Amino acid sequence: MSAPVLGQEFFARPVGDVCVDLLGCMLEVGELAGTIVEVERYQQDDPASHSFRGPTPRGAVMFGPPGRLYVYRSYGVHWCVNVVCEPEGSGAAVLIRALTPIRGLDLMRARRGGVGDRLLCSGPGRLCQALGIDGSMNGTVLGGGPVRIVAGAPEGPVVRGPRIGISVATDRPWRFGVAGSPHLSRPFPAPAAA
DNA sequence: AATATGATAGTCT
DNA sequence: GACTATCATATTG
Repeated sequence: MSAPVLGQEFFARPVGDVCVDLLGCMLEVGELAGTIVEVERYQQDDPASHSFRGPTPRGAVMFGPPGRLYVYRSYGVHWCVNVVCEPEGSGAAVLIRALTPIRGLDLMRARRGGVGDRLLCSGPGRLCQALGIDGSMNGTVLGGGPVRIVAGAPEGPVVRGPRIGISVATDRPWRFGVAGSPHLSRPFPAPAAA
């Protein structure tokens, strides 16, 4: 039995639900694939979100139909990929921050310049380079072509922590990951002692 | 290992 | 004109 390819109804739910459910799912781009082990959630009333100021030309895709990719350039150098969530008109998305490489390791290594396997997809910019995601994929519909997400379950407990690389709303612990994965972009804070 | 800093270009004030 | 939802490299301990 093959796991289902996630469709629009999966992503049309609240971003807080979607982001957790995406952990353990497999992102496929053509012959390449990896399991999602780290995400962050962004929504319209979040000062750190590109949708905070309304549908600007860059972030307009976030307000469109769910189940599409939102790809943007970060620090002028890297690409980062999000999955648009919630019904059309709501500016919410989940940033995919790290993957466990599953298929196409050779091509990923070639694109990443021969770094160690642990660094192939352990970061938003890194995984985009490994999978060949760039600005031309902005707005791509998931499931209707070579880019899809297949349902799955995380291999370990889900942990959460503060988001990375932002300067506002740092008190919202909206980074989620699979505990113990060697492919996280950064380790998560240890669980608070009782 | 941990920390600091430069690269590099699109987008917003 | 300033700022980034980052990464790689260089330095130090």
